Amino acid sequence: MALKKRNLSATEQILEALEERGYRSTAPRRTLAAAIGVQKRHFTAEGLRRQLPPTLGRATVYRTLKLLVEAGVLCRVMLEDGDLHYQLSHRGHHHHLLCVLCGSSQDLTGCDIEDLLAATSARHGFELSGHWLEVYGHCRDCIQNGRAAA
Amino acid sequence: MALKKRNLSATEQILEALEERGYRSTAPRRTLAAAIGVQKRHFTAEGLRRQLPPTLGRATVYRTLKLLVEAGVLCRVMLEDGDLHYQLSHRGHHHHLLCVLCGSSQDLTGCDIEDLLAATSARHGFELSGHWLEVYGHCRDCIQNGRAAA
DNA sequence: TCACTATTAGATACAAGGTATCAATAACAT
DNA sequence: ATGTTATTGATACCTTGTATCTAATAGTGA
Ligand SMILES: [Mn+2]
Ligand SMILES: [Mn+2]
Ligand SMILES: [Zn+2]
Ligand SMILES: [Zn+2]
Repeated sequence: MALKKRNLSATEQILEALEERGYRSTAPRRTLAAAIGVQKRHFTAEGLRRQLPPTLGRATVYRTLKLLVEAGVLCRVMLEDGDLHYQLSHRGHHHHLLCVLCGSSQDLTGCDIEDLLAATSARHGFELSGHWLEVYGHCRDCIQNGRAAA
Repeated sequence: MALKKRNLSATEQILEALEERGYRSTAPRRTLAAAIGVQKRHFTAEGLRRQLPPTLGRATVYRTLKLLVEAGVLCRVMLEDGDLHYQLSHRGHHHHLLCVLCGSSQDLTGCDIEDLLAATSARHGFELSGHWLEVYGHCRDCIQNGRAAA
């Protein structure tokens, strides 16, 4: 669903997602979409704000980020230190491999963790309704470049 | 490791864990240990503070909680709404099944998620160093008592 | 094109949750 | 008992938001 239309830029796709949901196209939202579309990795609300004209209200930044998460355009990424970041989401529900050395993230695929959790929960008499998972470590790049050396 | 000595009360075990690590035994810490030992479920820093004499400084509460997490006596529990709670930890690293209806939590056991994650990460060329997982749903009690009905 | 109305924006104040600083106090090893 | 060091609590401060409100504006349809 989100970001499926590969012929559109990230910025355009963000705006389209808002439009599809009946939100109005405003100058602040266009500015935000452009700023988000340009991010090369996950970012914080305040970090994003620093790249925006200071005339753009703080509340608007937070409001729009929440909107975009609800719309499935952005996903939240919890860093190991508790910092909440955002990044473009390509899928519905999924998880991340977060490199603690370079800060990169990749989506965790080919992992049937949902099934494992469902089965294990059931064994506890527990009916699963949701979960939260982040995985931290060293990415291939950092390992090869020796950044992971002790 | 933490809370293994079953002949001691939770409060005593908390104090002993601090002593073992070379921390001084102070009146504020004894008060805190007693208050924590009495908790029946996970609690927040501010919730705990409300049960404490107001003379006990706020900074002391946060400092001590951090200390106890580092000592492995407490574990952090992230609720679905982002609230950070604490609870006594009986094992090293483990995860929780959190009931979103009654707020109870049980430790997730019999789950080889660590292995699954390690294997999946490796397939991504990723060297796993840590992870964070919380599982939300309805507990057996709530299901049986019909609290889970739509 | 123009007005009408519900959304939206930005200012501002507020709040939760947590940390930095620091002088005063208390533990505890000797 | 004394001296050193860890610890405390007060205070100020910070980050990350949210509530509230008025002004502005997008989108609707006449
Ligand atoms: Mn992702
Ligand atoms: Mn636990
Ligand atoms: Zn890396
Ligand atoms: Zn329950």
